[in-house]
Amino acid sequence: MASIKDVAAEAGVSVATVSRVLNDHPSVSADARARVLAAVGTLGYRPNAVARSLRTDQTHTLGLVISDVMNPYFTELARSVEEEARALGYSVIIGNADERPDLQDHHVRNLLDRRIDGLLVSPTDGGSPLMLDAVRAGTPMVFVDRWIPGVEVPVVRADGEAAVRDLVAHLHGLGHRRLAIIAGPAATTTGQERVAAFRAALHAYGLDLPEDYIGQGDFQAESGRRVTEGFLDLATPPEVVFAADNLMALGALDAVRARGLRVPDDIALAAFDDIPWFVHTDPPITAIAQPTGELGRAAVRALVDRIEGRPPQSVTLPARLVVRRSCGETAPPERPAPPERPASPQPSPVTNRSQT
Amino acid sequence: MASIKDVAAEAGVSVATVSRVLNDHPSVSADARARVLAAVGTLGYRPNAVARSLRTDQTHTLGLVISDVMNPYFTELARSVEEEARALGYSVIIGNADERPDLQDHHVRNLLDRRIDGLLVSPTDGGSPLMLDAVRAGTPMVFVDRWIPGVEVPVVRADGEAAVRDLVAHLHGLGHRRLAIIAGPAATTTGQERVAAFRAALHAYGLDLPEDYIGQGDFQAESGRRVTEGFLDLATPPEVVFAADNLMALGALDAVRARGLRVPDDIALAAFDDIPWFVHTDPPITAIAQPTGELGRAAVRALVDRIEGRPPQSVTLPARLVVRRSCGETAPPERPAPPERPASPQPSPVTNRSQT
DNA sequence: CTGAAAGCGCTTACAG
DNA sequence: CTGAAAGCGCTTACAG
Repeated sequence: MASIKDVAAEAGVSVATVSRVLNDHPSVSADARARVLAAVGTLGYRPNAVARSLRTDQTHTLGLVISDVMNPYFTELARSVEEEARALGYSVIIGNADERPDLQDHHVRNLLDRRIDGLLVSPTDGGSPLMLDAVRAGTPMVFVDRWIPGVEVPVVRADGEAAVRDLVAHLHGLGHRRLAIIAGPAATTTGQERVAAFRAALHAYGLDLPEDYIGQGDFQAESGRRVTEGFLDLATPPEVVFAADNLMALGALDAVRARGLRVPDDIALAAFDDIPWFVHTDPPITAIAQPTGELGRAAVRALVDRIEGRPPQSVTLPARLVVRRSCGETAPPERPAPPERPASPQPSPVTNRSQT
Repeated sequence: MASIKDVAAEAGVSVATVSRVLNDHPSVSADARARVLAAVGTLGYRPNAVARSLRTDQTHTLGLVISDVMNPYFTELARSVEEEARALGYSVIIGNADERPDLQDHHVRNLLDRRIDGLLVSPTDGGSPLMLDAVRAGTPMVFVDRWIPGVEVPVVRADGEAAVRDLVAHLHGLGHRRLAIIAGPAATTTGQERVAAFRAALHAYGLDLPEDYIGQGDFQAESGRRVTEGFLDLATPPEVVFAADNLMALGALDAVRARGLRVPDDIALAAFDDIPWFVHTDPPITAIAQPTGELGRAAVRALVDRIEGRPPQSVTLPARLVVRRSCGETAPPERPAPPERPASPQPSPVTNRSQT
């Protein structure tokens, strides 16, 4: 692979001059510039980013450590992060923590070793010593979606409180009184906040959130299945299951289906995080949608501000409720209502409509 | 950030010795090793990967350029690639081409500039000059899923021919005779192959694949919607739509739903690429499943073999048909069959079963 | 076993 | 406007 020396030789100038034209330095003669550019062309020269980074101490690279790439929410987040970063002249390296603190540390360490200019993280846990050290060492950092309390790092996230309140209002209006939640890990802020918001909203309606109705999940599908099975085994099962993320909702759906039960007739289901497929599930799933793309872009802007010496800003954007049919509402107008179906074994107070 | 010099000073040895213990070089006294390790600990020293790469001319990094991260198939592929790479001591940097040749080139260039050790690519098109140059220049490369004909690069992919044959047999058995396909871009091998396999399978049953029944999509949801609308507007619409990937199937579903039509009663649907949500759509979607994780792992192994001087191997794994209900088969046993529903406006020869 | 030195490919004051 | 030189943080023959 041609190096700057080869270009210099070919153009008959020094490497300093080559470097200057490559970096658009003003003081280069038109003649020198032309000869260098020609040499670059004939040699197919491309500057070695590794050498450049070593010299300039900047990689123009952002690290993004997310909890789970397979989760469509994080996939979309990653995509918007890369887009905005590219627009601002940065590349991004993604590390997938898979909800495992040890893997998260692996990626943070790897990214730090590569001397990325800044780190975007959606922490899987309360903050490992490594992560805390990185913050203390002054690594430009921004938390997205989840954050670590007590750490001086800007946070870009969605506030789901109002949407959860809307959800509970919707459920209460449908006549549901026994509401359960599949929670995310208590070590994550989103894990805690969603339960807290749900409980607070229930209280506003004079409803309780008994221990039995809080299932401990880990944001992955399998835990949603397991927790839902537990709910269904209860002497008095809940009428509604609210999954704190879309993957656990998938697991819940699997569990309900495995018992030959129906949503929403036998049990209603709602999820935090909306995805395109929720429109087409049987039935379409009521969900709380985050402004994912906006979050990713805002996070990149905050991080790049920090990197480039401008004051970074924390951002909180509202999530919103998207009502569909998984909690028992009436069929939408575009589909003709089918004939009444016999009541299901364990009737809920909801209008029973078959899903055709 | 502490450098190797600081460690040397702290340990009272030369940087050469520090480097040796860091790289597990045998000829270091136990005493020196201990002092270095202690110094590393107290300084929290981490070797600068950028400097190391410049010196050793290897980054222990693989580039992965995929067509679309938002496609669950590629997400899973990316995940398995990262896992296997990590197991073999490599990191991976993902570039998302978003089915755009220009973006693909952007990422390839970026990755090459970073001097990745090898490149895994699922080409969006027939091969840009840049990509061809990279191959000619000797960049270790392996194609995954899609490939570029006539280029001397190992290919790791799934063979869907048998599965497509099984699908057509299934459809034919159900009485369907007018089968249409939403094709992927003709510039991609998978775009072409799936149409070819479909056509061949149809011929085996004495069926034709008329031009009208080949809709040109681009592997993204919106094109699936558009093409499906076209099919539905035909004087004689097809009885079955086979989407060449899961995203276009999503779009097809959107289009069918927007017309107030039902799958499979009004039109049957099948997709290439299976995803967990297909179990829960209304109705569950019949799909051709690729051994995605295996493909990702095999691709990494081939690339690392090539990088480390072993002969790389092309790998072809079979895809398989997963029959569900979107083409009209009878309801599965675990769900009691509901009462007969009135025939739909445009009846197909298929047994009509409502989906409840 | 250990250290001094060269060199990877760049960038950037410094001097002219 | 241009070039020689230093230096970024490592690794690795080479000599001892």
